[in-house]
Formats: sequence, C-alpha cells, structure tokens
Amino acid sequence: MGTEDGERGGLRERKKQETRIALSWAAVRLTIERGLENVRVEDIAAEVGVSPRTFNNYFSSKGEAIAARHLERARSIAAELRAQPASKPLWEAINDAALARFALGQEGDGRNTHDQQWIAGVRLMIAEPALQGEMIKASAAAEAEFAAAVAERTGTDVTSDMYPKLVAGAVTAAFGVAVEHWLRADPSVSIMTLVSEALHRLSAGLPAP
Amino acid sequence: MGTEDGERGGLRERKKQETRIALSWAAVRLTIERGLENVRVEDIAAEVGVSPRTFNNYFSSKGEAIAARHLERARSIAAELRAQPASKPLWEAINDAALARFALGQEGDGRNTHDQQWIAGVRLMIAEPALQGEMIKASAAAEAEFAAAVAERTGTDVTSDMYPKLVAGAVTAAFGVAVEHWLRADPSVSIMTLVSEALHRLSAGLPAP
DNA sequence: AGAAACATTGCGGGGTCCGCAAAATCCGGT
DNA sequence: ACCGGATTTTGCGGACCCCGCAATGTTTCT
Repeated sequence: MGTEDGERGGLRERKKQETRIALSWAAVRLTIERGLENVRVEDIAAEVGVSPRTFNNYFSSKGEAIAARHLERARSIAAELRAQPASKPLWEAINDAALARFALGQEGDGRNTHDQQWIAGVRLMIAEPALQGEMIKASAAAEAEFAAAVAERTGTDVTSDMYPKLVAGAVTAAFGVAVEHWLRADPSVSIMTLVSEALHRLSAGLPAP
Repeated sequence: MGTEDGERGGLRERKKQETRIALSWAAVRLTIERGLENVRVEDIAAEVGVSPRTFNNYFSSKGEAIAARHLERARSIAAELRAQPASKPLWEAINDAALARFALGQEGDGRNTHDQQWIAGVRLMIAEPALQGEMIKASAAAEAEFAAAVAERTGTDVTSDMYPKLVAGAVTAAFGVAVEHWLRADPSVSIMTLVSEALHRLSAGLPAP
C-alpha cells in the first residue's frame, strides 16, 4: 500500500519533533507546578515516557527545554515578518507581524489552554533567575532570524551593515519591555496595544516624553 | 599606629572585593588560554590562592565569574550617564557617556594590558556558546541600571512607564551590535565611531537606509 | 527482505554547586 | 592591648547534571 503520510520529511522526523515539543511542554508544566528546583530531568522524561538519557539528546539542559517554547514563539514572529507583503513599509510590516503573533487570549474566550500555559511559562522565566538567562538567550537566537528577515526586506547585508541587527535588537527589546509591562501591571491593557506603542516610539526615535 | 586605610567601608569589605575581582580575572585569563572546558573551578581558585569552595561563595558558576567583568563595564556606562550634566539633552548625554567608556586602547599606546584582556574576554564570550547566555544576562542586569538612570534624567517612572526601559533596551542592543561588528570586521574603524553611528540611527528612528 | 541509517537506552564518570558545621580571621569596645 | 562576637574561609558530603560510549531497538532505502 502507498505510504500515505502526506507530511514532509518522513514519519521519523515527525515523531522527533513531537517528542521534542512534548518534553518542552512537560518541563514547563512541571516547573510551573513545583518550581524549578523540585523538578528533575528524570521527572520530565517520565512524563513523556522516554529515558532520562534521551531528554539530554534533545536538550542540553532543563532550562533550554523550557526556553524552547519561547524560542519557537519568537521565531514565528520573524517568519510572520517574512510573510508580510514586500510592498509594505518596514515598520508597518514589523508592527503587523507582531500584532498577528501577539494575539493571545483574544480568540475564542479564554478556553485556549496553551496560551494560558505559555503566559504562565513566561512569568516563570521572568521570575526564576536561573531561567532568565535561558529566555534571553532564546530571544537572542530569534533576534538573528529577525535580523535576516529585515536584511532581506531592506536589501541590506547582515554581515557588513549594522542596520538589520540594530533593528532586530531594538525590536526585540521593545517586545520584551512590552511583555514585561503587560505581565506586571494591569492586564486590562491588551498586549497588542503595548507592543504597538513600543514599536511606534522606537520608529519615532524614542524622543523624551 | 593609626589605621591608614583611607578607604571606605573597612578593610574587610575591601579585601572581599579584591578577591572577587581577582577570581574573575583569573577565570577570564585561564579560559582565554585553555578554553572553557579545560578550566576547572579548582584551577581558578588555586590561581588566586583560595579554596574551591570559596570560589562558589563569590560566584555561583564559572560563567558568572567571567561575565562579572563585562557586568562591571556595562554598569559603569550607566554611572557615566548619571554623571553627565542634567542640562544635556538625553541622546547627547547617552552618546557622550558611551564614548567616555568605550575609549579602549586609545590612551597610552597599547601598553594597557587590562583592556587587551578584556577585549579577548569579550571575544571569548561571543564565541563560546556556554558564555553567551552569561554575557547577555549581565547585559540585562546593567540594562536595569541604565533604565533607572534614564528615568531619573527624564523624570519618568521605571515601573509605570515603558519609556526608560525602552531606551535602555534599545541602547543596550545598539552597544551589542556595535561591539560585535567591531570585533568581527576591520578593527580599523574605531569602536567609538560605530557606537556613535548606532546611537545616531536609533535616535533617528531607524529609517531604512 | 536485508542492509544501512538513525534513535533510544543504560552505564559510568567527571564536574558543578550547595548546605552544613568547624576553623580561621577580622572588628570594635574597654 | 586584648577579648568576644561577627564574618569568612574551608573541608566534607551529597545530589544532580550532562556527556561519551557502546549496545539495542526501530525506521528507511533499495
């Protein structure tokens, strides 16, 4: 019978990704429940049904497993930027890409468990010092992709010109600030509003208010 | 005989700081020589003449010890910003503060061993993946101080207004990009030129070139 | 089906980091 | 100048993490 996988790359690759994501989510979930210090690699592996040794084949540390969720989210923003029509002005495209990806808890009516989990996860990464580094590192990784997208869009060169990385760095910082404020202060203001405001100020040259 | 310390806080505190700095430099030096994987905590402690256990009283990891140099440098920029006259416009003050602190290898004539060591240290932190996180984390820590300085100067509030953190984040990113380009590409261009250019672009709203 | 490629697992070791309690050192008052 | 409390340093022991290696499955290709 014909192989009816219908998916790219073969079944093997697919399963790997599933395991990877499952491990990552398990790490987040357990850490939210018990705190980072009370979660051993053994527990995470058990939750997914693999050996502890296998966990370390996927992630080189507990922290990396947790930050992997964040990394993927951040990456998707770069992808979204690439998906924006080339005719759009850069800052407008950035804004639209961000808004598309920061649409959280908007759809449906709060029944979106994964978003909830993710928000709790971000809170965690901000709170636990041991995770802050990992989250920042993940942001930096995504920043590189974002810079590449900006370079492509503006016809500049990532290696010879500072411009793309400058934009990527500033935008990443803006996202971070917006998210942090959103989590800390009143949740009444939507994250999207804050992100838009931050980006707008950036593109205006951050004049003193 | 009279205690002729002439320094603040007592002799004890002083010695602690010295040990701390000595450990940090030793960590940098050894890692440059042998690579991170070939340096154990034991070696660093031995170099300074303390027990391995003591090392961990000062730093909670090897990486932190190395990044401590970077952290101190970054902090000094925030301090420099505070030292700028309040009458100066914000962006001018930021630029001047940065230039004052990025004056490297300029003075004297290359006889400045500590600057050389530091440059090599930064190269290291950029190259070794295990150290990237630490360096970024240190940058983030300094960023908070920078934000406080900006808040003070602009009369904004760090907790309620995004502005100070936005500026701090963007500026930190700009420093990072400038340093990275300086290290990677031709060392002919001075770091100060690159920093100024990056800041100027930022304050102009990062228009596509 | 058979072989090659790849993933998972167990084992073992080097190393890090921390808590704890004893020894060494410093500081301030008399 | 000395003593008592406070602080630091140190050694020890333990829990855990992370990786290399080699054996053992499992998928993919021909």
